[in-house]
Amino acid sequence: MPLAIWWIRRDLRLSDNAALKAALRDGFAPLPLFILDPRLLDNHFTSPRRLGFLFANLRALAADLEARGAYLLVRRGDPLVVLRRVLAESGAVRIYAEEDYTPYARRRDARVARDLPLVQVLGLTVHHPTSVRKPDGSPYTVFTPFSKAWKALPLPLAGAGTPLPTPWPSLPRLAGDPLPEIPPPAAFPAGEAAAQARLRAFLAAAVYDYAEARNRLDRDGTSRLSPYLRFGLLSARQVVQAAQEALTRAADPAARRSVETFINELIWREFYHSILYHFPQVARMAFRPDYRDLPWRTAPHDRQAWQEGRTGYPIVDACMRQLRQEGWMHNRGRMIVASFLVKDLLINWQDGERWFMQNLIDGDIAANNGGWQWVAGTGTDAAPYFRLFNPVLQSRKFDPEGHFIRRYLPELAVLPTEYLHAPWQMPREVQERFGVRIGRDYPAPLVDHEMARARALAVFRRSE
DNA sequence: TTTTGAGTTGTTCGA
DNA sequence: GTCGAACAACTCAAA
Repeated sequence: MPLAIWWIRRDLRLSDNAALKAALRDGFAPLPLFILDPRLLDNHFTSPRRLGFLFANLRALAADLEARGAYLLVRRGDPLVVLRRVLAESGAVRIYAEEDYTPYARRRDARVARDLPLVQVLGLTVHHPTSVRKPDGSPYTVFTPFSKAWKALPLPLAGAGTPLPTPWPSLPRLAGDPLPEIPPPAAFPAGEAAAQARLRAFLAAAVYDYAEARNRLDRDGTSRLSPYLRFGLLSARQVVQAAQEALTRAADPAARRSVETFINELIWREFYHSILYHFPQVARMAFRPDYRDLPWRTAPHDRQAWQEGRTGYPIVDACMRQLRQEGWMHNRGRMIVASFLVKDLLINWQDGERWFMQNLIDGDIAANNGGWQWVAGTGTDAAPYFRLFNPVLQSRKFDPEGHFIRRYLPELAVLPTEYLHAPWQMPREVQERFGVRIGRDYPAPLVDHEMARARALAVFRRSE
């Protein structure tokens, strides 16, 4: 049986793997290879925690492969050099990989494809960025029409294609490089089975209350699937297909709406991958040209206080500490802290984008960039005028009893709920009574929101 | 070409 | 406490 390299990048799964299926369909024995690319291990977006999650999942994939009589070859180095060498050592005659749309991935793959027999297949997203287009062929830049066109396309079936061979065809045993030892994150168990279990658990119950519960910081109402989608422990179409099956089991219109809301979130993911594909410059600058030169504040101390969760706004600080502790942040929290950095502190959204990438287990260039530009109002949104979150209102609305704040800010846990969202409003004697003195036991607010709101509106209005 | 309707997730104000 | 309008008039997509 002829041999082909199955070049694994962000598709760490055996089920519904388009690259693996294509290699088998074409009659090849797939040699699984993961390349530790120095440029991905060390750049300004690198996150040790995300690498820890990646390596844990690579170990899980290696175990799954060994259970099938195969193994995972890990090599460190420049992808083109590694691939050329593994082709020579193994006698493989082709390379199969799932297509990736970040600017770096596209440069890398184009370079490889010039010299080596690389076959790229669709798999990162359900539909290719060039498949979802306006009638005139140009890409959408507004979500709602994009989502309508996306939904109008037929959904490819995740179960379709070649089944996995048992046992795996025999492979030449090549020597690999070791995976770096980084402790894996506790909150997200590694491996394809864990990812499938998480998906099943979510679709069995929580998805039917998703529309409302997903906004609550104090509840476990989100899917928590983002790290698994980030590294392809699940394929996007497996998740969409499973969600559509859940849709048929919805008991009432509210439950239906919830499942549809969840599917919409998956389409947002596709939308931002499409934006990055068609407008790669968004990775370096604002999507909207008129917002590329805003008068951002250079405020290293404010920025550091934001990073460390010391802004004096409990909801912001609790979210930022959740990020540092767990490598993950609730979606509502991401919007709140992003709005605070960009609008209240007037600090460049790209600083926040980088901090998120350096800390998020699920950090993905397309989705992270899209989210930041959406909050900043510099992105693909046609009507961003007054998108400016009030941190106290958001706090009262989405953490009404303060359970979330108390969990991540133990120094405030003793406070009655009425003071928890805006503790600087406590009279001095109340501060003394609870032992929480503003400015000593907990920071005073970094900025006054009313002042900051007026300042941000003026700045964003001026630069049109 | 022109026109029209609509745009993830908000906030404030006043009735 | 709730609700609708105003915010300020932009940009995109589609008819």
